[in-house]
Amino acid sequence: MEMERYKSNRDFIGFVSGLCALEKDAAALLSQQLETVSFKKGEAILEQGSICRYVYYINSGLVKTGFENKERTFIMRFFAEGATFTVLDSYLSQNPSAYKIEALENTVLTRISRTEMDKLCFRFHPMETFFRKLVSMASVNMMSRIGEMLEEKAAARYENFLRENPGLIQRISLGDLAGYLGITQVSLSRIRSGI
Amino acid sequence: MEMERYKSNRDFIGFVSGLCALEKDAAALLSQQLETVSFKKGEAILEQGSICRYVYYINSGLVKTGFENKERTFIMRFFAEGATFTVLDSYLSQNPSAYKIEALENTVLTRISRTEMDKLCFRFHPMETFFRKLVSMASVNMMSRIGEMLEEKAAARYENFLRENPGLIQRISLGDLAGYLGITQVSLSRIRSGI
DNA sequence: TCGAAAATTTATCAAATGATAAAAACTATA
DNA sequence: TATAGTTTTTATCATTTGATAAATTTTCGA
Repeated sequence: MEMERYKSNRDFIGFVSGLCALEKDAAALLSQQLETVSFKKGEAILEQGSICRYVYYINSGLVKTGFENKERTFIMRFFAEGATFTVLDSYLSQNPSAYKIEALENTVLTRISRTEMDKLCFRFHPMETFFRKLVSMASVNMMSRIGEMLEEKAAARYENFLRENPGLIQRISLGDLAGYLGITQVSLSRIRSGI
Repeated sequence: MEMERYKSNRDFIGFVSGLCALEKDAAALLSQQLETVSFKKGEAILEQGSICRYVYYINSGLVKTGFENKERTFIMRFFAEGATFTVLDSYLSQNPSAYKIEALENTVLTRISRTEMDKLCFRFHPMETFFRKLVSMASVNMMSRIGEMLEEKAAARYENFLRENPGLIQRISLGDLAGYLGITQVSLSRIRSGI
């Protein structure tokens, strides 16, 4: 991980402003607390078992969140440029995370620590509104994911993923996509071959 | 559905107060906006295709949220006494809900409309904090559900459900539990028989 | 550019789950 | 309490996915 000081904080501020009516002084304070960090392809942004202390915004690149057991690895979600993410349970509880975050490409992130985020949310109502909306969007996304996992077989979920993420498929390996679908890469290869 | 005026609003207010520092006047205004409604076992609290206009608190009883396609029905989640719930995507978007809510037992609910909730969240920062925490808890819950669905076969998910919801199993039918696990009731019966 | 490592495909057999039907057990109510 | 309706179980066969191994293709660094 490499830490920079260049200020592309604007994108993240813009993202926040798009979700709430952020006052000038709140935006200024928020900007002060942001830091920009870079990760090389394959680097871990958060290790499984470490505490997630930040909310991240992706300036460029691609990351996956997921976990591994003895045999396999599973993907919770992919995040690309313009997305904001964290590992919510670890971030909120400040307990070790069951999930890992890894850069799938060289990735530039803007982040804010939980400590500073809490201060801002306490002081500025719109920041809390932003966080509420952020978590709400994640919830709605997970609801449909759960519904789809209940209802559809892996082949249908694969087709849905292709349809809904046309831009991502060239950037994600077969193995990672299989991990997202909850099947083995051999099974996904078979599904793709259309047998 | 039967509408009552008896004020067991206290339980819901207590639930809210447990998650945020609710001021006296906010609590008073909140209490004014609550209404208590009763549903008989089997009644629909929200039809699939209707708009979810409320956040609900369960004073007594048990409900399921879920959806059906042509062949089968699936359960998103069960909620019992002391729980607070809504159909988040429909509640937020005010679009028709893909999910139904149904009473599994005679159930008494305290509810607040989205309109009034928005007013309170706008006016009182702690109410927004409450809502943020409510959605956060739902998110954390769904994260582990997704992780479990990726990682575990139905038999293991069934064992986990028994372990984590010892009080619910006597109150839920085999069919509904199968719908929650995403398998047929015949499959669940087979799993239970230990073949 | 070559060659080793990694990713993907193909093949085979086993295990998990679905679909269907029928029997058995349970529930509610006339 | 008798009976009709519902829920659960049991059984059989089909489909989906997993495990393993080996072949093929791709990627990437020396």
